[in-house]
Amino acid sequence: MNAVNLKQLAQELNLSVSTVSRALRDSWEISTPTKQRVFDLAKRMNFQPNPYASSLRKHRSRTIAVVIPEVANNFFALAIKGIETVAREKGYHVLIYLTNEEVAEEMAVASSLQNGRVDGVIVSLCGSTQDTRHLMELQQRNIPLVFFDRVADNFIAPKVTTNDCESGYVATEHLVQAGCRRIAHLTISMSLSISHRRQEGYVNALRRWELPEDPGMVVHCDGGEEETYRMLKELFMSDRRPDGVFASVEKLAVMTYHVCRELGLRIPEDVKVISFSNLVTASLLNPSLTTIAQPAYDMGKEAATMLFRRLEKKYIVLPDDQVMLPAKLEVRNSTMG
Amino acid sequence: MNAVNLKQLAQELNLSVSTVSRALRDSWEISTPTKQRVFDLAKRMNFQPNPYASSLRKHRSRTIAVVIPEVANNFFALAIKGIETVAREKGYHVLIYLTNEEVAEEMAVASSLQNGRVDGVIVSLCGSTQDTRHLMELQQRNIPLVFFDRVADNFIAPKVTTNDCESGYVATEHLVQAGCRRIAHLTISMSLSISHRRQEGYVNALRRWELPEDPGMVVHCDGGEEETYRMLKELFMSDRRPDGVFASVEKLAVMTYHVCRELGLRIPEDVKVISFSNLVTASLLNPSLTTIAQPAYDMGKEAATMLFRRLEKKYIVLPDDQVMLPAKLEVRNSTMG
DNA sequence: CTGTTAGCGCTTTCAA
DNA sequence: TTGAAAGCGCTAACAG
Repeated sequence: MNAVNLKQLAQELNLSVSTVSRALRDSWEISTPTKQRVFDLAKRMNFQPNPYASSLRKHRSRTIAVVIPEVANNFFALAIKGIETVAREKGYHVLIYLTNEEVAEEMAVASSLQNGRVDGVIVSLCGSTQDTRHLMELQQRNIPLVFFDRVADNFIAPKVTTNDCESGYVATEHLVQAGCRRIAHLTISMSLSISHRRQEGYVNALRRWELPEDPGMVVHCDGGEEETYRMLKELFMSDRRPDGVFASVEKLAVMTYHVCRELGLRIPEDVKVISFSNLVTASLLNPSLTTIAQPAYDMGKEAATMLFRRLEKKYIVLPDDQVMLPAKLEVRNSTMG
Repeated sequence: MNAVNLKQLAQELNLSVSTVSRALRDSWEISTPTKQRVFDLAKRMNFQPNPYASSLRKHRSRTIAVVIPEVANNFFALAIKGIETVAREKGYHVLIYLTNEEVAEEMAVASSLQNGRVDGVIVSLCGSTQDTRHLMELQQRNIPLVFFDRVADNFIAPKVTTNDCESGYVATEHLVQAGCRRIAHLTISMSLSISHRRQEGYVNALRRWELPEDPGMVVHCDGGEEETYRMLKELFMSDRRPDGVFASVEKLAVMTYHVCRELGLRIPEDVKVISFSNLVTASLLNPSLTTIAQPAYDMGKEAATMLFRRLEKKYIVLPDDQVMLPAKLEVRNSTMG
């Protein structure tokens, strides 16, 4: 019913509160028999220390925050799973905040975390974030920050990313080798560094294969859904219709499918599509979708591990410690390979 | 840098701590000019009250826990989104715990929540949970519980579900009307009430359409992946191969695809598949997958709303308050309809 | 309207 | 090896 506390245990055992406290933390200053008595009673009474009292006293909450743009997206969902796994191992709790791709919400969250509610934060920026002062303030309050995937370039903090540029190259080259000559690149917000790097890879591949770089083939889909839809339709109805599409994120691949179907274009016969994605199901269900799978789960684990290293100060970590985990090309359709 | 606290504000303003505290909570006992002075300084010094001090004092954390089997699953991801949305509106924080479908982890989580870390809990059981004593203990400690989707039948608590039985009926009937005569039903753990209800709907439909009820056509896929795979393969290689499959969860639909492809069976020509699912992408990418879409986001919102009602005691809610939100049949392939 | 005071439950000096 | 006491930062009686 009502929670048991140290005082009750102490009274029951004719000990002082401090002794009980120390015994429970297995302090060397307490005799073995006393410890045993305390352990036993604590277990019997199902004692659970009040985390808030402890946090208040120790200025440490054993809680971290994960701030991501969305969760109904396999990449972030898997990342959370990785983070949660590591956190549980380390005895930490995980607060989750969704920014819904809105800078305003990202700022509100950051501001609400300035008061010591969490010991550290793992962030993936929302597409529209330009200014990261709200996150810098967290660091200034001694709350370590770790970025993953959508990192802030000019921000000194540990970062976990995938080899976006290289993967963009591989993806594009894959389309080239499958016979595509007019390859479009669909990206999300260009304020994200990952978008730049993926596009860089795309351009590099075009150059390597001596294909023309048509600026009209790079579509920045940072507007709303309808806007994007409109742009894609326009692209596919133009006389320079692409025969290959490299989508920077899964949603854009799906929309491409939509548009193509509507226009009577067959995939992969008329248009080949490749996309960054973690939606295993999608590629299973439709063999024509080749994907660049990011190691989302491992990225989450890595981000959490880096954060906990800093929290537990076991190692001295350079402030700009960076980890890059490779994405994997997953070809499911032999006609493309 | 270092957090500002009430005391500092009070000193700066030549007021007592309690006055400042009251002013900040906009108490009617404080004069307007004083309030203004306090507000101004608080804003200027970027004061953020320490949540743990407040929680300790008020025995209220403005934090809830969400305990779910997994997150890399569109249903749960969307539900989280719904929960988080409502929580933010109400000024609550959301802790997330994944049980990975393991009762042991579910129990560990429940036990770790007994100490007042959270004001309430939203749960979806893991497949293997039979005994729910660990959750009852939470209730006994006055921590309100709300179930969603995978609810515990004989547990008095608010529950948010979909119309599983009806949807199971509709799904099966849909296959019948598409010409299927040997309809298999694939379920997950039969200790979940949703499984029972979906199966009930399936059976009802078979009876209504006077199709034989072959127990061999109901496959309980509660083992590991390989085991399930084996069972499905067996099912499709037998002489009574199904021409329709009603999968209780998406993963089983995906595995069916796998197996069929391996055996050279075409979908939907040889085997029609329908499944409970929230993976919009999947159905978009493959028009032959008809889905029963659960209103995951709304279920999350509803669960959170019910929880907050109880936390804020605005209404008197019956302890067994139940909400059922309808799932929607999403047909994407006209050849099936 | 404002101040004083007594805790919330725990950790941690400092003393014994 | 144990206990007494102070205090983390905030809230809420109770007094004025």
